Amino acid sequence: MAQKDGADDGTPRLGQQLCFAVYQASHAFNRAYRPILAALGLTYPQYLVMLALWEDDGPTVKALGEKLMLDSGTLTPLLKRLEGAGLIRRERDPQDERQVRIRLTDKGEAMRAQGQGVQEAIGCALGATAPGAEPLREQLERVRDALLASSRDE
Amino acid sequence: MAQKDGADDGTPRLGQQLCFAVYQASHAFNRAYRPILAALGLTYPQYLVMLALWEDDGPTVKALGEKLMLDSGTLTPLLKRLEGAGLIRRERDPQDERQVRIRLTDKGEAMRAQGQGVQEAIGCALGATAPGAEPLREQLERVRDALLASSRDE
DNA sequence: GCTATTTAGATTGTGTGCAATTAGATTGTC
DNA sequence: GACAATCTAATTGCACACAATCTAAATAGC
Repeated sequence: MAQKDGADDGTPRLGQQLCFAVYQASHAFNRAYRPILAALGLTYPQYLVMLALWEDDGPTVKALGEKLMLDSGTLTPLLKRLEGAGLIRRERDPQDERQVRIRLTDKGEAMRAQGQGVQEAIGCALGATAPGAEPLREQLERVRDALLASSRDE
Repeated sequence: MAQKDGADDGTPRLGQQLCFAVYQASHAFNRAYRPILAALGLTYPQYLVMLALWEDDGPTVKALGEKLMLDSGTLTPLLKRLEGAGLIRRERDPQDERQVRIRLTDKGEAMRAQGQGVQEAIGCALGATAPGAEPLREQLERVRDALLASSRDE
């Protein structure tokens, strides 16, 4: 019984798998971010786009997609919602009209300060005795344990 | 400036955050599982449900939702698709007709053997030189680094 | 100059995920 | 028994996420 995720009958065990732990941790993060970002009117992927733009304004959709590992089918509607919210502009590159460049509006730039507050809020949610933080901490422990276990038998 | 994810100007950096690493790793796992599970006609959450049923057949929707941390709004359509595929049955509990019990059909039970193959395939994809495995391994390393970094300054 | 290929985004269809609401059943109290 | 409070699942609406496909623009090859 030195196996890490095989039950005695050979059926894979649910709770001990790295992928499941990561999957759950991702949801737990999302749930932790959601109420904080709701105050800004953003979802987590939208917040990631804003972070990327605060770091480097004016990328093409393709560059943004590579940074965030998202394809145009996901980004196009997401960016249109951000444009609808007045946070970004989408403008065709005159040099190469296949490309669409994404730029922050003044409103989007002004949100940068609030974005820093989000990081602090999440830090608090992770570290302290915030309500609802326990599931996230638990999931992260599971991820760590599964990562350590998986790196042991490689 | 011993801070772990604050850039010099205070804007949070994208690449160094635990939440982003977990988010990316979750997608990377999904991409790794997708082609393998496609052979069974399952998505990853559907596979999780099958795993849960192979471990314990006949739970209510609520029990299943607690195990997988999903609510009925997610599970109900997912379970209907599994029912449409002939892998499970959904039947009202005669004792308490509010509850719906989920049971494997013979076809669903017969898939158990193939489910074990999935675990092995993912193990290979993680460990070896499988095509497309590198992004997943990279992401997991990032998660590990971020986890270690975050546990250092607590 | 002109067609063929490549590239960048947009579109469409399927499948999660979750908040909010609804419908029906059960339990507790009178 | 009647009835309100509670509980469970289903339903609805919105927002990702990705595969497959389409359109338009740019480039390569002739």
